[in-house]
Amino acid sequence: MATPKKVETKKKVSTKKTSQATTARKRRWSAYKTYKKLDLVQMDKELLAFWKKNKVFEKSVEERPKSKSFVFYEGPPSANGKPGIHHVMARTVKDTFCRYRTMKGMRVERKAGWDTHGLPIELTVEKELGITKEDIGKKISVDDYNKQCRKTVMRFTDLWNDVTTKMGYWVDLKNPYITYENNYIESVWNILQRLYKKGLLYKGYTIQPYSPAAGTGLSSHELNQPGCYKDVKDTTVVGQFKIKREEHSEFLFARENEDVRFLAWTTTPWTLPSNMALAVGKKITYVKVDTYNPYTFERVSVVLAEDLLGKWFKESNLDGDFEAFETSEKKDRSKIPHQVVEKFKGNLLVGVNYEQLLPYVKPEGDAFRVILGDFVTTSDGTGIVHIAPTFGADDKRVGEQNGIKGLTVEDENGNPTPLVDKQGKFVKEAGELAGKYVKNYKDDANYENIDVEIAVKLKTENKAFNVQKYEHNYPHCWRTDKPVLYYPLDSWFIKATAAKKRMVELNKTIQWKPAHTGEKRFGNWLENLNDWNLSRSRYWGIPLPIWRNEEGTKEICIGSIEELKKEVAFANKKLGMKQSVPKDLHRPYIDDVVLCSKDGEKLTRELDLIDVWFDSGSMPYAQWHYPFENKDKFKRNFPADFIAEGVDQTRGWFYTLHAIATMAFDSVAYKAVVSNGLVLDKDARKMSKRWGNAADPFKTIDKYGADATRWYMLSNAQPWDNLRFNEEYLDETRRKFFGTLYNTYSFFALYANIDKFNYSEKEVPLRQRPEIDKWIISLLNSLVKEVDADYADYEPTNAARKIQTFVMDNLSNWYVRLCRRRFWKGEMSKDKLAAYQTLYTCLDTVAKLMAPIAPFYADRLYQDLNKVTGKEKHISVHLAFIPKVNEKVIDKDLEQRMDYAQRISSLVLSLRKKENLRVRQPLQRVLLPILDKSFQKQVEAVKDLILSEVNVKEFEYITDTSGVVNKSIKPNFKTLGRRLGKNMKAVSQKVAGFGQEEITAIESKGGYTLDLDGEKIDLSLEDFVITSADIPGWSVANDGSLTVALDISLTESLKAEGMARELVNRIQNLRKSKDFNVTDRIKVSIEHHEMLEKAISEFGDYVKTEVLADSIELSNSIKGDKVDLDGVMLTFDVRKN
RNA sequence: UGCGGUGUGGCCAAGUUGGUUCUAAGGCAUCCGUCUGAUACACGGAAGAUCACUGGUUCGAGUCCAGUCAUCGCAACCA
Repeated sequence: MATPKKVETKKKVSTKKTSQATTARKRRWSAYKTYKKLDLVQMDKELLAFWKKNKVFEKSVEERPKSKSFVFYEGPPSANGKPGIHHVMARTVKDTFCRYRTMKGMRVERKAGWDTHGLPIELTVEKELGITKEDIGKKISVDDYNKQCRKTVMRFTDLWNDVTTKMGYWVDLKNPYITYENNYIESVWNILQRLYKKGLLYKGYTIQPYSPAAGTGLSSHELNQPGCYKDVKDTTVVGQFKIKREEHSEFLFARENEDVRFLAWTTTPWTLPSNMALAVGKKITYVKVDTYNPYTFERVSVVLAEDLLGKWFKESNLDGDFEAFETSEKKDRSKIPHQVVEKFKGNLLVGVNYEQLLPYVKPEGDAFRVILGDFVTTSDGTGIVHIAPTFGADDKRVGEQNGIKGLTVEDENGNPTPLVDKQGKFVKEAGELAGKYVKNYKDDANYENIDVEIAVKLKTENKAFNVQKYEHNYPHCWRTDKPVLYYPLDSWFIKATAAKKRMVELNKTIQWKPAHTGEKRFGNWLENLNDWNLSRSRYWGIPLPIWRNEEGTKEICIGSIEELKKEVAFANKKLGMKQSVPKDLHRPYIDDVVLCSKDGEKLTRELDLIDVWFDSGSMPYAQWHYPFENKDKFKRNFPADFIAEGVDQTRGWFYTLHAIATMAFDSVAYKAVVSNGLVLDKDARKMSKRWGNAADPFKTIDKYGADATRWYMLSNAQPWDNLRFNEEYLDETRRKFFGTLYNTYSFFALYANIDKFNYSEKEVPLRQRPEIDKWIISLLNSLVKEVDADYADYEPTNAARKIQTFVMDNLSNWYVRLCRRRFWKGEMSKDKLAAYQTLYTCLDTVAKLMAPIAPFYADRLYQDLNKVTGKEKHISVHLAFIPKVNEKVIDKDLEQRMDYAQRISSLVLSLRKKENLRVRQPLQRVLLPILDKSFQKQVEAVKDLILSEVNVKEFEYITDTSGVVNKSIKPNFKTLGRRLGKNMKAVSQKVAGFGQEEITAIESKGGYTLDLDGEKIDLSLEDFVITSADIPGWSVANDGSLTVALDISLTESLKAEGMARELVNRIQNLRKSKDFNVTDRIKVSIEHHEMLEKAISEFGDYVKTEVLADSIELSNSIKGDKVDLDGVMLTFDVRKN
């Protein structure tokens, strides 16, 4: 395609041959590479090979000075899963800015990384081995289990490396950091020790999500796996808690033997045996209601929040007939009367004691009284909350504040344990409930719902006021799909709350893209920080480097292998052992290491592992094995200038990086962060394997090429907006942007090859180049300036769109189109040289500007250009530099007048269209009303361009517009608005009423004094906006302030010329269809028709020149091709002469 | 439920500090044409939007404020 068809057909002189012939003469000339078609996929392959062979990536780092580093951190993906299209998105963002900085002369060292620990890997292994958590250490040794994990986790690394390479993401894959390696672990230990030394580590007993089915605690991250929160229907119970009649509670009793009870609602009846207290709200109003229990029909007075009365009692039964109900034989549950007898604030209830609801186990210490809870609301339940400190975080906290412990029994080892054990079943002390599971954890077909059982029991014992099914959202274990329990577990915490203030401060110095993610989402998260639960009771992860004695009174936190060695030696000496530091720091080996306190007490390792998020948050240090190695490198590379990941990392990696850096180094970990949005399918649904709508990154890249994929992703939506991924647009990107750019290059290459242009000539000074060259160079420099700024500000979308507009609209569709003739006509001249140099500069610059986003095609383009000219020594665009803007050549006036030219042309073409006058038909003149001098000057400079573009003979400016042009006037709101304020409306109405005379008067006087209800207002010419709206009797078009009229009258001569052009067109078509060579001379005979006579007589020579005809004649007897000319079929005889 | 984002023609989307030059860019798709020595994945034109809704501030609101709705994401022990 790049070479004309004729050139490719045999037997004919081809430009290729010509160029080869010349090559022989000019030895150093080599042709610009031309292509049959644009094949981005093929280009990908070639460039990948080229980059690899020439170590371009390595050079792009090493060629930049160490002193100018731009630091980027790669968030480690887990190689346990396959890469998806959203990874391509995230990595495009990362790659773009790294490449950009490289091209700004900076050294961007970027180490790949792998996140290798964590639950997903363990679960994959368990699934594949067909084992459960409980089997570890029994059916399979921890050692073998971990070996399996290590093997499993890197299984998709090939796929990841492949996608990384194919999409053109440059990152050092050869030396990645891997979180399971000893060096990495050692660094993590070191960081942890720093925190330990600052007193930021503590062990605490807290309520955590726990999966009995999986036998393990769950992190909040795990709880937030998609689909974990499910709507479930649970049996809920409103319990009746019998109040003890005491001095303190006397106010609640009126009658003798009155049965007064608290009502408290729960969705987890199985926690009722563990009830220890009831919580009320301080300011909530409670009422005592006299009524009957709906199950036992016993008379009872119940206490609940006033606001929730309507939820549990029928309005119609208020103050119903107690006596009638009492005496009726058949008690109708729906007719139970009730009466509000007492009203009081919650704080009055505090301290009231009640009887234990389900007395299986007697508690130690204080219990069964009313306390205050700040979390109590009246949006649900009864306004009184059942408190079971062993099974709720709030419960535990509020219990502790009031000196009420959780209900526990001693297990076989004498340790306190809740009434439900870690398998999720009731302990033996729980009476008839003993041994029963609280949920169906074992998939037992005969499982009986324990909640129902409890509810039934309570009903019969007059302890339930209401039992019903209730649908609510409850978390489930993502692995086992079973409901989670909130369960007390021993854990190590990082006191993140202590560093909260500093974290907030430091966060304010970070440049977030978009800003709201940092200010709001991340900011709010920091404001509501909790301590960081570090503990994971698992096997495959970094072991907690803390050794303790049994009582927990003595402990050592290890910060290096060296230190561990010393401690081991010390312990060996003290305890007479022969231990050594294991080669692998993972469990189980490390568990065997026993250390020793100074006074000779045995210390064993805390069995927990460290949360994997701590692993990844430590990567700035651990990736370099800091502080044990690479101290300089670390210094150069901390903190990061830039990181980027998906928004989902806000509370993940973005947080852990920030938290660790703040606490350990009192520094930010990154100065700028781009959080990109989700990649959705074209219907805005989340991509997931389940829907089958997930785009395969490999297929996408293989089909459209990496550049089109990357360009589409960044140009279509800003990275932080969700992207609706739609293949159609990918194809459009390829066709429109890359296709146009490719065509532009092909055009250049075609003629440059013919003319042997290799930029060896001296640069034609810009002032000697024609207007249009100055214009495109001006635009080009404006583009450089803006795109550079956009990249620097992490605004890739703006950059891409600007480049795209430049290439498609300005370079291809205007510059090249208008300049075509300059390239093909005649021998090399200064003008032609200027055209080549200008176009070359544009292409070369575009290649550099687009290189960060579209690294493949940009490099192809750059290389194809530079190989011939040798203008730059770099072998790849990625070793080159973003061009410096030349402010001097930016000419906004020029840009404006070309804009006029484009718009005026467009208006004329639109008029032609309206009047049905094809462009081939020349017209005499265009009328242009001139409203100010500078406008005329501007237009005059581009007059010829417009005329040739729209095929019109002359311009006529209407300067004295009075009487010719109908003008319209309106006030200039911008200048007047502030001045006139409220009067604006009245003025605007007056101005709207102005006729042509007034407008003319204003123009000639240069102002106007307006009378507004007696108030004189002086207005200058600037206070009006005058436009020419219409020219009576002419065909007129408007575009903003531009008005153009077209003289559509056709003289005979114009018609004839139009016909001549039609003839040229038809004859050229025939030449083409007959496969004549461009240089063949021809002779033409045309069937006689009177409409041709004048065309031939007046413009015959023109036609002959255009079509290379030696003769052209009209004749009546012609055999040849039938051709349609203005609706008449005529015979043409065109033959070689 | 709370927090945050988004809501502009069939689709993708521009739209700074409010200004009748936003009488709302551009692209895709649609329709109608055109050029043709870049033979095209080209060019031109047309049609298509009460800027989610309601109210407010203002002389003036796509733009600012409040509320509502829709949608997406995040968070959550909610009893």
